[in-house]
Amino acid sequence: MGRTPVGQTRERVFKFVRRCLLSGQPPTVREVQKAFGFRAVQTARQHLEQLVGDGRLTADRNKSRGYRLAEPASGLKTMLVPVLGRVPAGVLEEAIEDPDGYVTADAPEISGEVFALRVQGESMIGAGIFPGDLVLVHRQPTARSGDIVVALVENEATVKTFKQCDHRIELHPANPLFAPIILDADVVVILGKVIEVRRTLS
Amino acid sequence: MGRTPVGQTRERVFKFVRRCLLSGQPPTVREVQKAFGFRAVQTARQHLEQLVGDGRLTADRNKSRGYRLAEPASGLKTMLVPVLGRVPAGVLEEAIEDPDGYVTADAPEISGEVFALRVQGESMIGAGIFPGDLVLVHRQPTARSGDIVVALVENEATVKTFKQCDHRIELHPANPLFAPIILDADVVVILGKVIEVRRTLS
DNA sequence: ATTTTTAACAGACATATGTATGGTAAATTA
DNA sequence: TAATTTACCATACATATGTCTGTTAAAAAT
Repeated sequence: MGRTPVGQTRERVFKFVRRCLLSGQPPTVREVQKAFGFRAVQTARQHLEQLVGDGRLTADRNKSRGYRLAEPASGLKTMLVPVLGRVPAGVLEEAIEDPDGYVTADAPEISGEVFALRVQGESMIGAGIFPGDLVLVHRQPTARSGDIVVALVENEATVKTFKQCDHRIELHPANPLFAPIILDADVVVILGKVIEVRRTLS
Repeated sequence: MGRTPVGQTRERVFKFVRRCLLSGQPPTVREVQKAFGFRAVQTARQHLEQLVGDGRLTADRNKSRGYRLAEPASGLKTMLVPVLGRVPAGVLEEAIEDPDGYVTADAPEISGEVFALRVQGESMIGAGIFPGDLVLVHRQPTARSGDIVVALVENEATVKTFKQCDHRIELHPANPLFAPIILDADVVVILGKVIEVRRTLS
């Protein structure tokens, strides 16, 4: 059959795979074959394997539709994050068990320790966090000064800037209309650290 | 074997499929089987088919990994969005062809045309959009007053609030230190509308 | 000019995968 | 109580799909 210049077909195969991935799911080897009119399965497979060798694709061996883009997997993992409506009595586990929904996030490999909360109130608008924003929170019991954290204050989850002075913890709003909350270190319950802020515009 | 209450296992199967879908690709029937420890493939298949019958899932017949979420339910689809470094000469196509990377997003099913840009400059801090933020942009050539858009001004992509008065278009910053840009309608190139803002915190 | 690499083909094999048929026992309904 | 539905199991089959071995000819490298 016709023979294309070196590397040219491979480039088109890559873009085809990417298109499939962008719009749903990876193709099978034979879907690639048909898309390019190859008369041999192996031709498609060779291109795919070359792309894997070049580090542009990854492959789940022996699995159908196992080819993926290598790029988003560079240290990041696509994961499902539960969106919690409210965190009332501090029982985070239960809230995570029955979330309002899920969003996908490209987070570092820090396991399933991330949840999402919708922000209420305007205490952090100075930091660009508005009411209705979704914050992705890495669950952790402690924080460092300067971190934006989600803390339980009077059984309410609040987003504030964390600051620790000796055994006193200060939760600072980013809004002059609100006052800092100053508490004893043993009293404060830190739910986690805010690692991402998302705002959807109508 | 043990027999679960009516409908309970089916619900868990649905959530399992949803999780698979959101984090990459639909499961095979046998992956469902293994995930629940069914000793028969058919058990998994029955649940899946029931879910299809209930309108909660859809199925591509005779195709591997053919089960999908019935879109009307969530209305959202998980997709990979190309992250563009720069949009120089207005040739958006080329930039999308060779992106800097990808992020996953839960975008409305309708919009196949979403890309992401990193924000430069402080002209929109009043709207909670900071330098370094990632904006997800729905590609569209027009906009309505009040929309936050990405527009090409002097071959530079800028994020501004869009306002149209007759044949004049105003691009308003959300920062008193910046002046509005007022141009003739035929001169302005709208790349798209900002549908989401993301900020990653260290 | 010779060797190596590359694009593509042909045919085949083992497994993965969707699908079908038939059966059992518990729960639900009539 | 009898009939129906539901959850689950066992086995089997056809096709889809990933993978392998071997071949050909053009292009590139030596």
